[in-house]
Amino acid sequence: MNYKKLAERLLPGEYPSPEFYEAKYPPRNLPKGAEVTRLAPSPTGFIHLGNLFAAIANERIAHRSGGLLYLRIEDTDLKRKVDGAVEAVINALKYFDIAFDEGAEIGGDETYAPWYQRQRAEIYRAFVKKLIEEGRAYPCFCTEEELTALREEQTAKKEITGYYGKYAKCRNLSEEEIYAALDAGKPFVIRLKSLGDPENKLKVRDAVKGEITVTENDQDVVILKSDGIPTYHFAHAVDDHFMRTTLVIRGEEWLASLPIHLELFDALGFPRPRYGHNCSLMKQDGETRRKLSKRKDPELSLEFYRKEGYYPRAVKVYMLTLLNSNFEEWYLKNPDAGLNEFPFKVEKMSKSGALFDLDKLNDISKNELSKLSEGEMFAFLKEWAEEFGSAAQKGYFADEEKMLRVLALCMGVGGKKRRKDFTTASQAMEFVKYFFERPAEHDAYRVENGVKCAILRAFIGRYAAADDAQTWFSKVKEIAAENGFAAEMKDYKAEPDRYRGSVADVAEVLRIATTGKANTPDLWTIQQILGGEETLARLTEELK
RNA sequence: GGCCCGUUGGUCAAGAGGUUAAGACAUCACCCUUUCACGGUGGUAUCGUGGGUUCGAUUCCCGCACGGGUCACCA
Repeated sequence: MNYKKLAERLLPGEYPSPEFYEAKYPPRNLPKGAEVTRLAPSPTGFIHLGNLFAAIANERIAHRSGGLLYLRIEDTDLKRKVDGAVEAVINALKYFDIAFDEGAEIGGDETYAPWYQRQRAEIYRAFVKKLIEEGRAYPCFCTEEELTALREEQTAKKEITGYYGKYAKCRNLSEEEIYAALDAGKPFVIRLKSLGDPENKLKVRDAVKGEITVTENDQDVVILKSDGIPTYHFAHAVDDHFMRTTLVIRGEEWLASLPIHLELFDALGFPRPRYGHNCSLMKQDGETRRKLSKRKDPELSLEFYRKEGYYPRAVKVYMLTLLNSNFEEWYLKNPDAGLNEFPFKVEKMSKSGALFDLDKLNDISKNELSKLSEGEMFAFLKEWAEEFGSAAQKGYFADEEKMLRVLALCMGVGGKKRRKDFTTASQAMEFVKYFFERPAEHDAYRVENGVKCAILRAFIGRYAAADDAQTWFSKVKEIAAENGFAAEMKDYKAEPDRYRGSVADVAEVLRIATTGKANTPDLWTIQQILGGEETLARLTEELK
């Protein structure tokens, strides 16, 4: 068979030589040990936690090693394309402080551009043509129906499905048959002529999993689709070679196609990059655990975290604790260090899939938020409210001074110990509500109504907004004593039967009456922030 | 089903041929406290299973079970 002639018929015209491309996309000029990593999403517009997980790993590895991270868009499948998806990806990752050095919509060093695979069609075709010329690829005219029938036949016979060996019908087409089909205008794809034997096992060193065993590929996979666009597998080999990727960190769902990729790199004469397959994030679903799913799990979407108002750094901290097992300990020892100072190691990446734990994230979130100043918190909440908050919540920020006082109180700024009441922006806004709106509902009072009213009346009678905290509390104690409650907690604990209750119960009445809640930060301060007039108004209202 | 990956408390996990098998989250109890939150002290709870190798295995080897992934002109 004249492969040269066939290649010319299949892909007519002059294509640049491999040497041309080698020169056009030269090895990167980077220090020894520097890793070039990438993120290569398809532009579906849906960016999820798994993407972020891999993104953080790739980013850390690149930048810790003095290398770089780039963004490539895998848009070989038009069906998946969604407008604005690329910007969405970039913005979502920027929110979590993942910065690309170059890539689609990023710019940077143009040497390795373009970063959209559709714009690289000519490069792929040049190499497909080369493969055909070498007899390593051939046209396949099988229709979708034929392939489906083949698969069914194989399944029925309990054989391995796919296009391989004796089932690779078009592999052995004669020259006449090929040209006849071509002359008839039949659509075709180009398949790799695999030389592999699944009986051969090869050991490969995976950067994450260590030594793994894979079987050689024997599938004649499609490398060029009938629309002239390569499949992912082929584009991956060509792009990661010419973009000079050194380490491919990707999800373990790719492990199964690793044999294909290895054969492709070999067939093309490209040195293989190193691979690291990281585990996927799992979720408990009833009895079993499964991969986080797009349809069932809202927490998979990065949008979820923005909507809930998770502090981006908290999400990143959580991802890092899952990504590198020694991160948590390091962070405990270096609470004030920048996240980027952590010595991230590929070898420390977990081999098994971690169950995503919202409790843990919430805990981290509380801690991160408690480190902010009230000013930083103000900015964070305001930004969140402007995008996701209700009209009323947006209004909370009108009186900046008041909001700052509220936040300082709720966060325990200035105290010996910070409070940790806030987990997310949405939760914080809910927490802070009673400072800005009269409570519509009140938690249940522990004391009976008559006692409650007596306490409220007594307090209203002697409340003075100008009282300092001490004076204020001594008045509460007085009222407690007058109504049969123990003024001192110790007294009550010593002889609980002598009293109707303790100051705690009296304070609770005042607390619920002014805030609607049984649990709040310091009541005196709350009343100070509300002001005497508003405080009295709320107390009086509860008298009815 | 074939192939591949994995398996230490409820969760994330450290760990080494001999340890009281770290730590964090969750949970429970107590302490602190005018409530809550914070903080403190303590508790419950883990090496999937069978066989080897070994004086000794949770750690090394083999089988099994279980869980996961993947088998497209999708990435």
